[in-house]
Amino acid sequence: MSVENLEPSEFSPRQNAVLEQALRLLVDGGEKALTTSGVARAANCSKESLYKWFGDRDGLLSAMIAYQASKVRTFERNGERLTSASLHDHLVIFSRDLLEVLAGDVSLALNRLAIGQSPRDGSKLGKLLLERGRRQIDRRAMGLIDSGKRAGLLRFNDADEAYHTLYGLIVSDLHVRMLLGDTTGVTDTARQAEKAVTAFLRLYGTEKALADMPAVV
Amino acid sequence: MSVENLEPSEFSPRQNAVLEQALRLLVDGGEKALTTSGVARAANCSKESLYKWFGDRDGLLSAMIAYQASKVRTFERNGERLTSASLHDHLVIFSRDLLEVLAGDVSLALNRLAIGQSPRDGSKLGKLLLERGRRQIDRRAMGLIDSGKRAGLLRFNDADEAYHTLYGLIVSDLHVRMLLGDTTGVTDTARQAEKAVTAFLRLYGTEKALADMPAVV
DNA sequence: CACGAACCGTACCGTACGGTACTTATCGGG
DNA sequence: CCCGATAAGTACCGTACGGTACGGTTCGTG
Repeated sequence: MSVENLEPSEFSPRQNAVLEQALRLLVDGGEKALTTSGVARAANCSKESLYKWFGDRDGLLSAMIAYQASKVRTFERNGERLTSASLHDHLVIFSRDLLEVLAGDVSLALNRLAIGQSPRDGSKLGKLLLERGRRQIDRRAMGLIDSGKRAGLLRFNDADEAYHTLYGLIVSDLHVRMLLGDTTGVTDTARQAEKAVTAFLRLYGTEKALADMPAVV
Repeated sequence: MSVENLEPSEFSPRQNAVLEQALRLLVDGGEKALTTSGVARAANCSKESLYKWFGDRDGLLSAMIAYQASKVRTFERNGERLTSASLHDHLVIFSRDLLEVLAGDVSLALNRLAIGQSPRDGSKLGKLLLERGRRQIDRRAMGLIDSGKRAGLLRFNDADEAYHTLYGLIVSDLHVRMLLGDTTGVTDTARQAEKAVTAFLRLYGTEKALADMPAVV
């Protein structure tokens, strides 16, 4: 949550407050509700300051993404030796965290914004969102499955491919459905996380990891 | 919007031509390029006709989705008895078709449109897109894996869950990445389809289906 | 206290869009 | 040949947005 990154408070506290209000407007009104006048009004600042701080509207959008990414920090894995059970648990926790993040109001709103903007800005916001928002969670997962391999619990050649498989098992089409506004399917994330991890371990787990797994249904 | 009937040429040829031009504008210009004046100009029709035919802008967008969905038809599976090899092949073909559809210009543009619209229209377009665009391909896949089960090649309790697993294995985060404008990852769809099917069969295939499968890497 | 920088609030400008009204032209049927 | 319907083309209106300019106010500093 604090300042762990290279940008020591990329924006001033006042600017952060403005960005917070802008995110709030975006979340409960969509992109169309995110007007420069609206942001200025909601944040009690002048449009002139908005343009001085962020350049133009696109700069404001980029700043919102950067700001939100700076808030979502995922703790680094410690170097403990993984057991079959602890790997399973860490994977389940990761899965639930991932689903929780993707289903979050602000995440969905920003993804919608970037997707809607991508045709006309050359995917600038989209790239920013992928790099700033996903790198953290990607690294966490990669570290986890690498540890699993070193502990002899997982077996794969391409870690990236294994991770993408895990990601697909967890998320399936849920993310796109949520982006489209469909709310069915967010029923039981805990169960879905468990299912995904079970399948992942059946695909990439060694005998050692599968020792205490439940039998195939 | 008139009767929502079962699509025997829902629109007149003239209207289809207009919708075609509208899709074209949307594909290579994004939503912002899709103005009523622009559509009228591109299709050599008057704005008045546009509003008479489609009601308002939202009606035009809905009509575009309906029109595009009516174009994408997927042949029904025939009732042939599945063998291990033919199930595998059908699954691979399905996977490639799915990836091809999702990566299509028009599909991406319409998904972006519906996602951008979803916050302010109550996901009307999103629901339309999911129902009209996905039902066909969902039914095809469900029929396939049901046949696989009846042939003793697949084993599962919940067909829907099995299908979602297959979907996740095939698509992973590729769809969202493409929607965000990321072009990395569309490198080798054939290989990705093969990998997904292999994993799916290892998860849900019976011994009979796995007989001629390659060994675990 | 005085000065200047930062900033708020607001008024303003140009533009572009959604939607409507009106005029003209094409065309099939009596 | 005329008539009504359909639709093209255009002009128009209200609105709302992005961006800019300006007067008034706060506040830190010498």
